[in-house]
Amino acid sequence: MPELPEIETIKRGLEVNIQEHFVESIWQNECANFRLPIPHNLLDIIGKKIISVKRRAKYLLIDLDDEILVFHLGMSGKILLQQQYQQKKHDHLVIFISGGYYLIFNDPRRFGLYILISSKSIDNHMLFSRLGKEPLEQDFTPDYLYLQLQKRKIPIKQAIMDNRIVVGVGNIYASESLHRAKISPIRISSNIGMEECVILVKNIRIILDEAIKSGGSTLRDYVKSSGDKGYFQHHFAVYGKDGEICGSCKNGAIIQKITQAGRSSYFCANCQID
DNA sequence: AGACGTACCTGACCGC
DNA sequence: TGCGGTCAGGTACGTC
Repeated sequence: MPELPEIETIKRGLEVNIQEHFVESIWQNECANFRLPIPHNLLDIIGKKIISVKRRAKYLLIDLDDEILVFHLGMSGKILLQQQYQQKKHDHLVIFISGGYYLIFNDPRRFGLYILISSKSIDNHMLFSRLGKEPLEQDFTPDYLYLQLQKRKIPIKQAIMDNRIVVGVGNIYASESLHRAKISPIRISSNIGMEECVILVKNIRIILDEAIKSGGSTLRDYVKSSGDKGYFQHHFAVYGKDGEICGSCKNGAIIQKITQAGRSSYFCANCQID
């Protein structure tokens, strides 16, 4: 489920509802193994105030002043905010928050994680220290992207999904951005020109912004809708549309599906030039 | 150092 | 209805 736009939507939904509220109690499934071990000192945050809710890459950060509760949703994770609670399969963590909210972390495949780290050490933490630029920040520039691409001989699709270069561009939005930029996913990174970097940076931003706006339309109902609407309703131009006619082409070219680095890529060989 | 393959897991879906 | 096979939006690590 979760690419950057969905994490951003969850972040905004939580911000509106639980910022300035207090952690009242916690239930934790002790048995589950995640990418990283679950924190065993989590009860320490009971009584603490939620200062703010942030996002870095696809990580959701709940700032408790001296400590930060970090979530990653992997492939199948969900964060729900509800006003009543009934246990569901694969619920791993439930935090009861003042004002009558239940913050629920549910992840069937357990590719995600949640950890507690000290605010001071977050930038040096293994999860964060090597992350590249935020795609929606000003310092994700064409110059920066060009410099990074020059160093690599991997296909451009893999490059924009590499979180050491730019974070938050997952499999869906990699295909969508390249289609919008009219660049073939199989192009070798070091062959991408500066002008194409200008177009690509612009289109990555546009695609992510649009997706956030579409997620944002359900934001008002975040508590009720559990945050999982609005995202898959989003209209994609190529993702999952192999065999269909490309909407950008004038000559009825067909969208193709190929595999790159074990992941599906969707593109139009007519308007995305090799 | 860089590129590639693989591992981690469950659930949904398809064809038989 | 059930079974086996395949695929899924992420990330890190081992190996060459």
